[in-house]
Amino acid sequence: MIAMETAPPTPQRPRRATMSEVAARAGVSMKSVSRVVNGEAHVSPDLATRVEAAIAELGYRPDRRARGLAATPSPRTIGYVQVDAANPFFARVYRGVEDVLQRRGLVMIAGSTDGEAARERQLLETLIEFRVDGLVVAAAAGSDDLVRHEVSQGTPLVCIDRVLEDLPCDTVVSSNRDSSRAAVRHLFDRGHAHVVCLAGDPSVWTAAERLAGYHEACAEVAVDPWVVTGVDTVEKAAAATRVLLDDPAFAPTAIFSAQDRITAGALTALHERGRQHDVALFGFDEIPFAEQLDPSVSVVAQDPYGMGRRAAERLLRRLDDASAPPQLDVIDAPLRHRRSGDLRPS
Amino acid sequence: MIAMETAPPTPQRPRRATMSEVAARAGVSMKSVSRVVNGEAHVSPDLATRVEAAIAELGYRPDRRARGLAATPSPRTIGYVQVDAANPFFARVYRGVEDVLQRRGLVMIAGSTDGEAARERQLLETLIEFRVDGLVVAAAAGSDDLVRHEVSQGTPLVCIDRVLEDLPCDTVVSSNRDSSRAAVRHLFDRGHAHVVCLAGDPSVWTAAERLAGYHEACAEVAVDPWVVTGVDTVEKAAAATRVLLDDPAFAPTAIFSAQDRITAGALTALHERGRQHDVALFGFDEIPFAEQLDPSVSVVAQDPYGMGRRAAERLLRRLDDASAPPQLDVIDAPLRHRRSGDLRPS
DNA sequence: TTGTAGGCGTTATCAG
DNA sequence: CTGATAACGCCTACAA
Repeated sequence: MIAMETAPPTPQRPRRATMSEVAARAGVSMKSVSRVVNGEAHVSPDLATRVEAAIAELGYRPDRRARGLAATPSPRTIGYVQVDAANPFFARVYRGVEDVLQRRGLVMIAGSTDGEAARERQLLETLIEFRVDGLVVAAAAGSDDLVRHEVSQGTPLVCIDRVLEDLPCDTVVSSNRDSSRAAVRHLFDRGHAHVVCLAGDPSVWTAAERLAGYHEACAEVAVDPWVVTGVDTVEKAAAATRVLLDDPAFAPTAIFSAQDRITAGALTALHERGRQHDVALFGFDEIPFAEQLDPSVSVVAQDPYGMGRRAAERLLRRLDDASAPPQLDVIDAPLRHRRSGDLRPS
Repeated sequence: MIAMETAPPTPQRPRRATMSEVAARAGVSMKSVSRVVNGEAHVSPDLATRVEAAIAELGYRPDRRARGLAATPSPRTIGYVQVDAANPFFARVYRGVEDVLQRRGLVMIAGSTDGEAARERQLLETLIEFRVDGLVVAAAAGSDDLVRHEVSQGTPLVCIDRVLEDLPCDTVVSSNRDSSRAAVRHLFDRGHAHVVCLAGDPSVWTAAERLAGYHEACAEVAVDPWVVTGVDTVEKAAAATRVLLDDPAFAPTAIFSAQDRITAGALTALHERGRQHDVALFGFDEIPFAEQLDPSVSVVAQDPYGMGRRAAERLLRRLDDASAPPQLDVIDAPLRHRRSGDLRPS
């Protein structure tokens, strides 16, 4: 009736062609279009051709959201919760997961939480609202209860880089404790008597495990442990190392650095002080240009990419067989020597 | 009739409560539940309370897929296409995008393509099938036509780290050419006469830009350019550098490395040969432990995180106003000296 | 081989 | 303020 209305401000957003439009265009029923789209059998070549033509002309793309609603089983979607996609370690875990899932045609919906409990819970709930078919949780911290609840509900879920006690779900971790013990033991075996451990916040599962490994090594050689905890940034690590080096009361002959960021800080401090030959370092993950650095460095080399792949494989298995027994995968992190290793305590 | 059937192999997958179940539980209509869930006005406190109780008891979570189908505007979803989530540069771009979108409550569906055209196209089509409300494409290569088509259709889309010629869409890039020119110019200004450029595959947009910057600098000082192209891996960079160092016929006094991976390889080769004071290096992105390394290093410091943020902001703007004019953002990449810079050509 | 009816879970419309 | 009823786009059933 009223024609005075201003035209809507250009719809702009292209409304994609729908299946019924394709059906009309091709002069067939929706079901026939559906059959062609999904490559079902029992479709006459003639009809198929007409439908395909209509699809091409209209630029039709099926709507996965609708498909997911109606179809069973739905096109699979996986939720991924991680601390920080830019952290080199987790970035590789992510790629491991992604590579396995992508090959199977699964789509990932991911998010970083920076370890903030609120964001972690928020993300988890969002993923649930998307009705993801499975969840991969890398180093979650503030949403234990939610995770436990989901697992108890039967949601396929794999934990990475962290063990949730008393929770029967697939879990993939590194050999944190054993590798740490081996690394520290290596230092002791080389004659060092004063091996200080720079550790992170023990409330973080991996940090606690690595610290435990250090203690085990000390116990093996009957040496009193010497630990600096709460070292969770590069800056703190550098500061702590400076104190250790500057105060004659300390004088460590070797340092066990329990995390790559700690290692970065410790290396910086060592270099500042020109202490290049009286300390050996241990770290996790790779040390860039380690070969070019003094002092000698031995690295517990984790395999984040492999961990991610393994996690994805576990998840796929569970999607196929929800009753499969939960499995704990401990991925071996071997000790690698990035220098000759001939340094002796000074 | 027939009761001999074996029980289905345990449904396992938890069937979430639906809105109508909540409605029944609370003794209200679906619409009322919907109102409460979406925090709409005009709901009596009494009814709201009953509904909330029912929601809690049943552990109800709305289904975003269904919501997306029925609602307008739909809960927003963004598709993200990148080359490699584990590449430190792109990982930071990703975080930049994610941080901005997450704060606005938007969800990202992302995927890595490793630069493979087929996977890139596949991913793009999948994202379209999910009816994402916008697209962020970081360094796409093999799907130009698809991207162009989407843009022409009016799909909000932002390109990162690459310019698609003649395509009017928001684009965010670094000052590749100008920064390269400045970096090379810096070397010339310091007295170097033989500055070799280790460049990647010029078919990659950024590589071509940086190479162009090198050429501009050469032209400015009237020096013949000296370029090694196709250096696209750490290994190739190391090999190329070894050749340059070992063959007396070459003898560069400075190297311009146009990419961080190239830099890694070049640094390795330099260290191997013990050439610590006769070469200066340029690279992109940060160089770990650069201060501790010989030789002197000057870095064109890109800001991938900032690029990601900017891209996300552009996308948000376009979602609000589809008619906004396409914008090209060139993020400045300043030249930083990681050593004293006092090295002179030997 | 093809088509019709019904439903997936939610929101929009328009009555009470 | 509240609630039927019709979409949304697709798929599963069950005919024809």
